[in-house]
Amino acid sequence: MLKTKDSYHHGDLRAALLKAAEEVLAETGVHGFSLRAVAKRVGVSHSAPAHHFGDAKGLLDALATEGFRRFLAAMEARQAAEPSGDPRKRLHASGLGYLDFALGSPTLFRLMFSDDKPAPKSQELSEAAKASFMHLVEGVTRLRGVSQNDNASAMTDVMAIWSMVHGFSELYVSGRINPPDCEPVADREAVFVAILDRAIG
Amino acid sequence: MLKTKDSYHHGDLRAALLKAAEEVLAETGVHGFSLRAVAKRVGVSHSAPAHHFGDAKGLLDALATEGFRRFLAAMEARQAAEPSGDPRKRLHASGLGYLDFALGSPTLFRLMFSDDKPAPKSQELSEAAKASFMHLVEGVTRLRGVSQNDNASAMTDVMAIWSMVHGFSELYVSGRINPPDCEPVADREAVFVAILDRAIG
DNA sequence: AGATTAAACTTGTCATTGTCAAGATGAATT
DNA sequence: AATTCATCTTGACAATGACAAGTTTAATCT
Repeated sequence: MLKTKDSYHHGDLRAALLKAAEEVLAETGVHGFSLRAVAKRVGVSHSAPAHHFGDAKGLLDALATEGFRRFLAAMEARQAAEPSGDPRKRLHASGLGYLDFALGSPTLFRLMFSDDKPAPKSQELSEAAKASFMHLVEGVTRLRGVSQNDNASAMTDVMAIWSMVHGFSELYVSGRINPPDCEPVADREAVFVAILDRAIG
Repeated sequence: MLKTKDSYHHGDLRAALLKAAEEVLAETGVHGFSLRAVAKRVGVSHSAPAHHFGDAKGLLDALATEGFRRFLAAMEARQAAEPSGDPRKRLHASGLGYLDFALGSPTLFRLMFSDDKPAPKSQELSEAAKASFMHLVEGVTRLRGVSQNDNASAMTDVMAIWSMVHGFSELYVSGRINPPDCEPVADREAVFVAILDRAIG
């Protein structure tokens, strides 16, 4: 069912709205975001979004959901590009994927973490968020080995690593920290991995 | 010049508006925040805030500025409560102050970090933010000693520690991580310090 | 003290926005 | 071919941010 232009029914309005919403978000920031601007960009009436997303929060939640899926994909993609099976290097890769996503879609990244952890009742968002979290847990488990009794210690590892990766991403995205800049990308990643290694221990 | 009730001139409207703004923010969240609600709470006309803060962003910036000052004060307060002069323990104290503030004023904390690093042109906000950042830098310097040549290494320390503390605070405030809960406060802080020590190295 | 100036606050207005209700359109099903 | 139903539109309303113009009080100056 392709997008039939000029027809009353759009064909894939939901996806088009999500795409437009992300663009508007990236251009104007969260505060300048408006449902009507999104609708106008797609070329539909101002009330069209309501049918697919309910209200404004519904649209942003859907966008965040898609964000978490791409977020997970970014971490997996980096891991797939890591040939060795070394658990530590795989964890580095995940962290770099985390950072990739944050730098590539900064406003979306912020949107995703701008609210409290989603309640289980908003299933899709909640599950997408949890899936990306689980990716990290698995990475740590693979590194430390599954030890049934010191579950608390494993959780501490997860918290340390997640905090480090997330904090760095947040602060970097907002322009608050800046690794010294010679050979930007390589340098940034080297610093990041060095820092991440501290959290891993 | 005290607040003269029932008079045309409020006396200290600016402070009253900031206080009300923080309350509204805490109650309704950022999205539900409105200038008019703040004005109504204080009992002034809907346009009164404009005179003191220009527009909505002006009020929120002023609130963030006050937030950064209290943020710094929270870190200093914890340090003052740390009797030993041990640089590491002082850094722990700063980190705990960071967390104290985030947990005590979660919405304000988020507001402060919801934007990009403030441009130098918004002087007050920019300076307040920088001052709290400098507190951290000093803490690290005190721990590592001032070494003129390996400035880069010192910066890496700062980034690691700030990332860890900030990431933990963000994730904790949003309900995404939760240290195992027996004897809540003490336990949380123990975990936090243990994690922070990884970043310090 | 009295007049003048400036600051603090109010009232009124406008365009924009989110949300809702009711209607129009066309695709799918029977 | 008729009906059903999701999809989209039109129209309306209250709330909001911003601006302009007016009103009241404080401060300053002579």
